[in-house]
Amino acid sequence: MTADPETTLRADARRNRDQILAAAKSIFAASGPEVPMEEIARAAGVGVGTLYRRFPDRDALVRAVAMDNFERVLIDAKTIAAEETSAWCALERLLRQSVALQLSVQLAMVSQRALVILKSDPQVRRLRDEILAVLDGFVAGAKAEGKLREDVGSGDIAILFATLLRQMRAKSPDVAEMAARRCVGIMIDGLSARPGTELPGRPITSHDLDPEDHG
Amino acid sequence: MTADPETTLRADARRNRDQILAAAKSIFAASGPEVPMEEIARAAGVGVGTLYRRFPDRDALVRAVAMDNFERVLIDAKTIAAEETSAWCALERLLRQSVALQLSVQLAMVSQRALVILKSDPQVRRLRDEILAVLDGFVAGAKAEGKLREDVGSGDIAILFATLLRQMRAKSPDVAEMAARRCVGIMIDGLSARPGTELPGRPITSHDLDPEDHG
DNA sequence: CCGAAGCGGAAGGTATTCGTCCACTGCGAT
DNA sequence: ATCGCAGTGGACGAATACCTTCCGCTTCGG
Repeated sequence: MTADPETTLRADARRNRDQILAAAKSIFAASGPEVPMEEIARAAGVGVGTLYRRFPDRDALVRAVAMDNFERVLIDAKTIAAEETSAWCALERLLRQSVALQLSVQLAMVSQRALVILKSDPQVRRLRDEILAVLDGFVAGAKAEGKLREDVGSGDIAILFATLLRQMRAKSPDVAEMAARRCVGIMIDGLSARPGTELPGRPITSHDLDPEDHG
Repeated sequence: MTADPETTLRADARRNRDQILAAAKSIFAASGPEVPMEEIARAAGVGVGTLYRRFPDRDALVRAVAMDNFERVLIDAKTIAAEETSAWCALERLLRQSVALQLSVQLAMVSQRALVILKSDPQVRRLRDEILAVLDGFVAGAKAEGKLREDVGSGDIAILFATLLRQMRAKSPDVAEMAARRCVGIMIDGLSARPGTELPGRPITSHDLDPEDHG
């Protein structure tokens, strides 16, 4: 319904639209769904005018980004589910693709602003629910395998990863506070010795944090 | 020198000043050092005028908050160091006091804005360095005890905790990206089964994340 | 080669925040 | 008890940041 305006697009327009979507995706992921529209336009290499003609307002853009991203994540998740035999491995693989996943989680559950926008779109909701279902499956499976600690839920994991790069908000202050404490607990366990996977790169020291005279 | 204007303050003024500081601390911790001044004033139960007379501009407030908070954390850290025999326990205890610590870390290393402000104040710098020294000691000790994985540095830990609730920025995109991957690694280990401490509260599920019609 | 679709970015409108200013309040010294 | 001055709050004008529209120019593609 609503026709599919994407097919009727001139070649270059189509290309621009895709670039906008890509730019918005990475910028939303990095800085949340409230960044200035112009920043997105610049990152996409187009003028604001172009952006606004393709997506009438910010809400439309957020919706489009969410759709696109959710679809991708859902496909990934299903692929992983098909390829991996262990649920824990599946979960781990999915989480490691955190760039895409993070954005989904953020839009779907963490960003108040985005949440309101997306709630109104049934298509998006459906996708979201499908993704959550797959995730829940992974979590349950991994627990059954004894690889995932029993005392976390898929919500814990979602929050943990969404807040990795962005701030946290939640239903109520109570839940938020509890979530915070639990994240700390999880990370402490992650830090404590022994059964660790090797970390990439090298240890980051206090020095790495100073911006120095970085110019 | 610069006198100590705090001693010359009338009783009620002094009280207000403290309330402002406390409010600013908790709000900065939750939302970063760029929140509207009025929000801080409201939280402190005073007018903006009062806030501005006590702290001429935002920078002054940030500096004052940093000083106050750093001092507190440093005292805590030293107390802990004196009381705990195990460095790992000391580290863990320090990290669990994450509200105060998080703000310090955020101001000291993560928030670009705050960093610039604080760099210009030698007093603040000195405090900051002292805290880092204590932290480094804990980390080294905990490693020696075999309780902390060898492949993390105090910077890893700082970032992990600062970004728990706030977004991450770093010296260079390279470091930031590496840091992100390492955090994921750490958290995955934290999630993976076995040698876990019990988490507080109850598992958070996907349901807890929906704001529903939260009224 | 031409018409129409597409484009960029300047410009106007709006919302948000800053920081000042001043009439009023109440602490505390005498 | 009185009084002067430190202290207070919040309205207000300026400054900024952002959104969105509009229109003259460019480029596709038939």
